[in-house]
Amino acid sequence: MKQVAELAGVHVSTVSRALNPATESMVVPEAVARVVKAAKTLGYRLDPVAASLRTGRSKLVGILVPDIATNVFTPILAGATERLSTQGYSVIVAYVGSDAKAQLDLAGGLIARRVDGLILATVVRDDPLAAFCIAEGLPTVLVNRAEKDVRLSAVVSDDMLGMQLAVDHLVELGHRKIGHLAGPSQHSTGFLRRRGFTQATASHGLPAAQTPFEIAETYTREAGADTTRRLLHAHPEITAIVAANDLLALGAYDVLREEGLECPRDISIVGHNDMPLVDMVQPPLTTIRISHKEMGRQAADLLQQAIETLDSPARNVVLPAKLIVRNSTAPPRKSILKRFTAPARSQQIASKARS
Amino acid sequence: MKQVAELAGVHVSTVSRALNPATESMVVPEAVARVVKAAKTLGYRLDPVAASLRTGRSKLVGILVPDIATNVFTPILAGATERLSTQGYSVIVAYVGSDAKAQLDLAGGLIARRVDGLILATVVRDDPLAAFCIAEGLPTVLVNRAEKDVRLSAVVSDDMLGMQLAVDHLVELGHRKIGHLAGPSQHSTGFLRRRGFTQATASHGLPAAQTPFEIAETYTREAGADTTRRLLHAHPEITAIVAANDLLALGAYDVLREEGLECPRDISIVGHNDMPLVDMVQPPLTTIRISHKEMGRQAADLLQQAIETLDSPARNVVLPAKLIVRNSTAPPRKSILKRFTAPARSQQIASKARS
DNA sequence: AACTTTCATACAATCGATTGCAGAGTATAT
DNA sequence: ATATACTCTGCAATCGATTGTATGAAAGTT
Repeated sequence: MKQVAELAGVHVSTVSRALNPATESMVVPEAVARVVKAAKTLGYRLDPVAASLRTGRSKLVGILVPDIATNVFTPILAGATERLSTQGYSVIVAYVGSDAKAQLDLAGGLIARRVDGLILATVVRDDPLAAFCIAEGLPTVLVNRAEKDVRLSAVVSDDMLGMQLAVDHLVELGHRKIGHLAGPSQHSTGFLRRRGFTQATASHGLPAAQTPFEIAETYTREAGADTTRRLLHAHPEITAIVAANDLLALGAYDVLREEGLECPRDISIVGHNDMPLVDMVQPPLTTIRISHKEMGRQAADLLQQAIETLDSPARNVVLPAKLIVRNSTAPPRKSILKRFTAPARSQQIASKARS
Repeated sequence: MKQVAELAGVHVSTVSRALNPATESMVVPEAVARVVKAAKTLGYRLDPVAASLRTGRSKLVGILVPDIATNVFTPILAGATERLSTQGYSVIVAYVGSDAKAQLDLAGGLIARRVDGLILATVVRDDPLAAFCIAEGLPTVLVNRAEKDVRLSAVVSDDMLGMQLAVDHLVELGHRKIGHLAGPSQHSTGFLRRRGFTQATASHGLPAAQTPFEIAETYTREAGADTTRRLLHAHPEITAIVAANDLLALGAYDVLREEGLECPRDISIVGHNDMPLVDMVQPPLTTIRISHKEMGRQAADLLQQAIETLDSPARNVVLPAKLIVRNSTAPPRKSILKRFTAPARSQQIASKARS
C-alpha cells in the first residue's frame, strides 16, 4: 500500500480511502483515479486480514450445517453461498453433530475469526447456540429449522401448510385412516409438521383415533423403516401414511416391500421436501416441495441486512410449500374401504359439509 | 494478551510462546502453567486474525466445488471438512461455475485471505487454475478430477478399473454389443472412463464397431437422455449401456421409458458413482461405487501434509472402485442374442481363451 | 575465581490496513 | 478584507499477535 501511495503521489491514508467505496467520496475524484491506476499497475489488492484486524469486520460468514442429512442442506448451503458471494462475503462451513458443547466451541472459533454473521441450520426448538449468538450480539439467521420463540430471524418452509396440503390430497382421494411418520420433536420441522398433521386431519373431522402417529428418532431411511413398522403394527387399518420427510417415506417403502404390500394399491404415501430423485423411485413419490435453495438465498439476504443495519428486528420468513402429486398416492382399496372405513366415511362427509 | 501477561507476571512474548505448541518448549513449564491459568481465568483466546497478519498463515483452507452436480461433491466436501476441522483448520467453500476467469478471481480472493491451501474439485484436464496455484506456490490438491499431467497431488477414483468391472459384468452376462454414455472429455472422469471402456471392451475382444459411444455435454440427467437418444438411434442393436455417471444412467432410464423399452429386459444399464437413492429407483441401478467421502478425507490429509512439509512431492492417490450389482443388468434377450451376437460370441470366447 | 556456554525471558519491530484529529487550502458570506 | 465554513489530505496511533536479537542469570569448565 505504501508503494501505491508513493506511485500515486499521495499518503497511504488517502489510498485507503480511495480504495474503500464507503470513504471514496472523501477523496477528490482525480486522486482516486491516480490511486486506482497505481494499484492496477502494481497489481495491488487490499489485504483483508489486516483490514479485519483493524476494523473487527471480516466479510466472512459462518454456516453451521448438520453433518447428517446432507441431501436437504446442500441446496441451502449452495443458495446461501451463491447469494453471499455476490455481496463480497465468503462462507465458512462447518458440519456439526448435535453436541451442544461442540457447537458452542465451533461458534466461538468463528467469532474469534471475526465472522460478521452466522447462519444456523442446526437449531432445535430451544437452542443454546442461538442464545449464545444473541448474547454475543452476533447477527444470526436460522434456516430450515426455527426456534420455539422468535428471537432471531428465520427462513423456514410453511410446515403446517405442507401437511394441510398432504392431508387434503389424501382425504380427497378417499382416505379416512391416515398415519403420520413424525420427525424428531426437538426440531421445529418435526414438531410443526406433526401439529400440522393433527390440525389438518381435525379440519376434515377425522378423529385422533383414526390418525395415529409415531415419532422417528432421526430423519433417516432406517428410522423411517422402524417407525413405519411400529405404526403399521399398532394400526394395521390405515390406508395412507404422511411422512415428515422424504427419507422417512422411503424407509416406509422399504417396509412395504418387506411386508409384501404395494404402494399405492395397499397404502398411499406422501413425503416431504421433494428431494432429488424421489421422482425416480418406484413408485414416484408424491411429496411436498420446498425450495431449499431459495431458503438459503433468503437467509443470506436476511443476514446481510442484519449485518449492515445494526439491530434490525427478528423476522420470520415463511416460504410456501407445494404439493407435487406423483404415483405413490391413490384412492384406498375398495375392500379395505368397505371393511374399515365405509361407516365412518359418510360421517366424515357429513361433518365436512357442516364445517 | 497484555492482561494475561500481567496476570501471569511475564512478558507478552512469553505468553505468546507459552500458548503456541510449537514454541512452548522454550518456556519453562512452571511459567507455562501460570500463563495457561491466567488465560483461563481471563477467558482469553488467541486472536487468529492478528496471528494471521503476522505469520501469513491462517489455518484456513479453501475448497472450490462445481456449482452443479452437488450430489457427488457434497460427500467430498463433508469428508474433507470433517478431517480438516479435527486438525484445527476451517474450510471456506466456494461454489464456482466453469468460467476460468471467475475461478482465478475467486482463488485470488482466497489467497488474499491467506488460506494455507486449496482443494480443487473443479479442474479440467489442463487447468489454468491449477497452473496458477503452482505459480503461486500454494499447496493444492485435486479431488475427484485430475489433470492430464501430474503436477499436483490428486485423489481420484480408479476410473479405468471401474469401467473394466462394468464391462466384465456385462460380458459375463452375455452382452457383446455395448454402448457407452461418455462424460465431457475435458474432465478426467469423462476422458478416463471412456478410455477405460474402450480398453475393457477390447480386452474382451469386442470390436469397436460393437462398442459405440456418445459424449454427453454435462453430467446431468437431461444430457444423459439426449445422449442416449443419439446412441440408440445410431446403434439400435446394442443390448447394454455403460454410463459414465449415475445421472447419465438415469437419463437413459427416462429415454427407455419414453420408448417403451424395459430395463433390464431390453437393455441393461450400468451407472457410475453409486450416489444416494439409486438403489431405490426402478429398477435399482447396477453401478460402480466410489467412496466420495473417503476421497474428501484423503484429499484433506494430503493437503495437510503439503502445507506442513513444504515441497512435498505430487502424489496421485487412486481409490479402488467396486461393482454393485442390482437389477438394471441382466442377460440380453434370447432373441436379440440369436439375431445379433450368436455368431460373434463363439469368436469372443475363442479370443478370450487366447489372451 | 574467571570464563564460557546454555537457557529463559524481555524488548521492540513488524505484519497492513483504518480512522480520529489536525491542518492546509479554497470558496462563500459579510 | 476578514471571518467562516467546508473540503481534502496527511499524521500517527491502533488492532493483537509473532519473532529475531539482546540481556541476564544459572550452570558448567578449567
